[in-house]
Amino acid sequence: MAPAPFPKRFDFREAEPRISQRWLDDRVFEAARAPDGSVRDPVRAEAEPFVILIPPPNITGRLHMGHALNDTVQDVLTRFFRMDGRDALWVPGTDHAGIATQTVVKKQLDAEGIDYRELGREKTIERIWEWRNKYGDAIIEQLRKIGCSCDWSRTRFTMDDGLNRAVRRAFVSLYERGLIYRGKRIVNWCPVDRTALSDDEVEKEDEKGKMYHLRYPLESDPNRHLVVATTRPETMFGDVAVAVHPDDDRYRDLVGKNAILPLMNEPIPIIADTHADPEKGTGVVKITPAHDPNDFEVGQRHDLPQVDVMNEDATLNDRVPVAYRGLDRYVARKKLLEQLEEEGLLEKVEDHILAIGRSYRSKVPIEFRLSDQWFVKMEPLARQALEANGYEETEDGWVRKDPSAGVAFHPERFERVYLHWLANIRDWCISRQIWWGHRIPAWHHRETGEILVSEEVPDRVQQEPEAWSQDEDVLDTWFSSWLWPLSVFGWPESTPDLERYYPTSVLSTAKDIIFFWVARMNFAGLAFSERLPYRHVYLHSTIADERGVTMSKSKGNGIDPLTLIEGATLDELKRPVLEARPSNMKELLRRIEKNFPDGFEAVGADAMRWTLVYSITEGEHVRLALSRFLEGRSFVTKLWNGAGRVITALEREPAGGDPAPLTEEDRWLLARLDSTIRDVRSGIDTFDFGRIAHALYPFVWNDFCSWALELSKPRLDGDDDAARRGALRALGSVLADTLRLLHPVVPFVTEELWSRLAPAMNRLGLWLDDVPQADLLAADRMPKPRTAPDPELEARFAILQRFVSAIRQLRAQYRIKDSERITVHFKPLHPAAQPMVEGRQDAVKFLAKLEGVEVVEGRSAGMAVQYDRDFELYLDLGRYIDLNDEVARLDKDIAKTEKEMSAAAAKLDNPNFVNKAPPDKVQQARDKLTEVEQRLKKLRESRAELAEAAGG
RNA sequence: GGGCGGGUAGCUCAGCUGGUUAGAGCGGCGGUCUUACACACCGUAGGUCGCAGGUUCGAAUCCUGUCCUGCCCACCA
Repeated sequence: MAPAPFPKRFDFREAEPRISQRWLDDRVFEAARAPDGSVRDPVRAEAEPFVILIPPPNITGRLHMGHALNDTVQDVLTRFFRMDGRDALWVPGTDHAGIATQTVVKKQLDAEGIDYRELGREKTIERIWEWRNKYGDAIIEQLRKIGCSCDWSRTRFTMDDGLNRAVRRAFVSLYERGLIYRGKRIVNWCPVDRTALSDDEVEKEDEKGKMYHLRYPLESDPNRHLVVATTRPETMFGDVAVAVHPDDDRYRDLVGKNAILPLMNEPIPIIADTHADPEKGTGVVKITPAHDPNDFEVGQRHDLPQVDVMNEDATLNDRVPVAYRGLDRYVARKKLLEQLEEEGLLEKVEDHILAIGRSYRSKVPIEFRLSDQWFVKMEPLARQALEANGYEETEDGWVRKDPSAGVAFHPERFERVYLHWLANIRDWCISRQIWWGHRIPAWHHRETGEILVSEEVPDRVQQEPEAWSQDEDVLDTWFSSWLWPLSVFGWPESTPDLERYYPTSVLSTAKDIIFFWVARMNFAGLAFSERLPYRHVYLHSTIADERGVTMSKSKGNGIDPLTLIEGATLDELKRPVLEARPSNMKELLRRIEKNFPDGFEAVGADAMRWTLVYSITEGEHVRLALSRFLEGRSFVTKLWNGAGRVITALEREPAGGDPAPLTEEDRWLLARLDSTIRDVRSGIDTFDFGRIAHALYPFVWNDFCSWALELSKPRLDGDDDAARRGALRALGSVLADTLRLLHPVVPFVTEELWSRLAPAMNRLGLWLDDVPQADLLAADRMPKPRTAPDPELEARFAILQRFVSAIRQLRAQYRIKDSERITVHFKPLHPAAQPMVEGRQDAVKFLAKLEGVEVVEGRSAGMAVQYDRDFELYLDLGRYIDLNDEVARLDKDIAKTEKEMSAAAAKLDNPNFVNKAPPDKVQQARDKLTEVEQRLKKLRESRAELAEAAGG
């Protein structure tokens, strides 16, 4: 039966879904043990587990490049270790994303004309669940599309029953240990979402603003006044004091007296506190404990009242003069300033750069607001984490005594970032005033205010339901995320999964999440399991565009992974820019129109993954442009074609007959493969993913395709059955290992090629070593180096490569077309030169398009020369070109060699070098000089001779 | 204010435990429809390694200072 034709290109659109389905059908991504502990794969069930948990993407999210990068990295690791025999498990899941999700559904309700507050808590939550059940798995689908090898049977959601249970257990446990408390504190308040935010949810950026200098008259002498500087004049209604520095002589006599709060006409004390900085502003600062975290502390120290002047939505409340009530904070500010101006109490206004905190979600400036919130006391948890990572507290702070202990960060430098945060930790506000999330398991007595905290509804509440009400707040989303490594495996139950797969192996994530999530997971691991949740943390760089600007939705400069997989029209390419409306919108649009006037043709998941991995460096950014993905596509195509050449040869080879032994070039290819295997393994071990791709690329493109494949063509196309089978055995086996090495990065195309390569190799029985252990490449093994490195073999082969290159250079130099077969004369200098060239005459003739090679003692007059360390090459140029051209070329060559020689000589002229450098380096330099001198001499001789021949 | 990353060919980056002539990919240029691949093949040009000092026989690589750039942290009223 004739084999099926080999397609010209990899049809990823057709193949990707088909292959995905095949992986699912064969359940290759499932761990060796099922969650109930039963064994699915007896061999792997005894192997060491390799476990990764996905950082659960938000259910509201769509896959962006950051996910694509992170999930590709995780897939590379998971697939690699699965193939390397480990019991690999990658647990997928999603995050309920409290505020984000509620906002999405709120918008939906708004569109329907429904006010969610009127709809009520229960109905709103129902609507959110409906939304989540309909759209919440979209991102999971996208993960499948890019080839992620997650164990989908273990998919989790942070609001699942089990995870909810874990959250309640964690809360109660910490509460009982005194690590959760409730208190009135200044929190970051988002007036749009009307909820508290943790410090980490606030983005601070310098913005242009104003500094207002306000006059506060003295009670004792209303004609005199103190000038306070503020950027938030509208909070003055909540002022309860003004403070000066205790050592500030300008104001010393006023301390203890009163100032009059303008507009309110209330006396407020003038106090001395070190918070007031004499260098800043006027040295006098207004104290507003309910609206500023520092003032709050000053207030505590001086036992001052806290006057909250705002409502939840940042409008002014009834504590302010009637005219201001209900006004938005910024409207009130304007009005207030006008009034102060009129009353002569506004001394001056200056431009001022200030850091404004904005909600990471609504982007609106946060308000500092005094309210009752729940907090986790972080210091004891941080201390535990520091100790677990080998730190001890000394007089100089925390010092790492055992660098191998605890979690290893990659790149290493993030260890210090982590340390710094832990050593300066602040308490974590965990309550949020929204509905979508894990409700706080606390009940308040309506009259006494007593608080009961319990995993389930407490008996006393059940007995007297009217007397109690459950806390209205829900927990910060991260309060469920930090339990992820435990909760996905069923904690607090003691489950087989927890026993076998916890702690996990590697956590891979973006570095901006190190505080939000990584550190807190460590805390939770130690607090609830007494173990850290993973051994390694890999932090990938952030994705930036071609200009080095971080990709983000709001900047409109992102690349949608689906564009790469499905393609995009010009309009589709422009859409994110038009939606974001950034300030450089026109420029971005112009760039797109110029580069992709006809849209962007899909390149497929493999090309995307390849480009991502190839682009990874340890730097701050991974810079990507859409065009970079075309390079990935080229690589996939190259692999496809090179593999296709071997596969088609295998498929038309009749079965039976022994292969010839390995040739020198076969052994060279195997040596190059070994070296690539070492690089890939080392890249995995050191989390240097870029290195993996950078090792594979030249191996596939140069070593395999350009040299091995080309060299073997005479054997492949010849009539010598044994030689042909020998070549097929070597090429087929190396290709198989190459596909294995590539598979973690480009799973689809390798799986597709495997499906034709493996059966053909099996049929012919040409495997160099063991037959594959699986039908699917994804379940096969990862190769190990076969032999020790052999530098001499590589050196011998390099002579052959240089020999061919030398002829190609001559051809290019003199425009001798490939169709003109030439005969070269060859004088070997290195003992291996002659056998290398003569041993594969056919191949060399094919590569260099030669008529023949003649070994000679020396050159004849009038012949062009290529000098190499290990051979000389002569060509009777007169037959092909004007000799004057060759003289000119030699002049250039001589100049270059002269430079080389003087550099080498200068080194040896330096007595310091000769005396102080290690002897082997000196000898090396001497050998080098001798070699260059001889080469130069010959160049000069042949130049003189040729010049004569040309002239005569 | 403190800390971190980066500044090497037109672009994106390797190299940086100091030692032959600083590399790759893309792009450029010239050539080739050579029977796997024009998403290819062959050849080729292009760099005072941010700047200034220092250590050394020898510095892209180590040290000091400095400039540019990106990021993180911190109580800038």
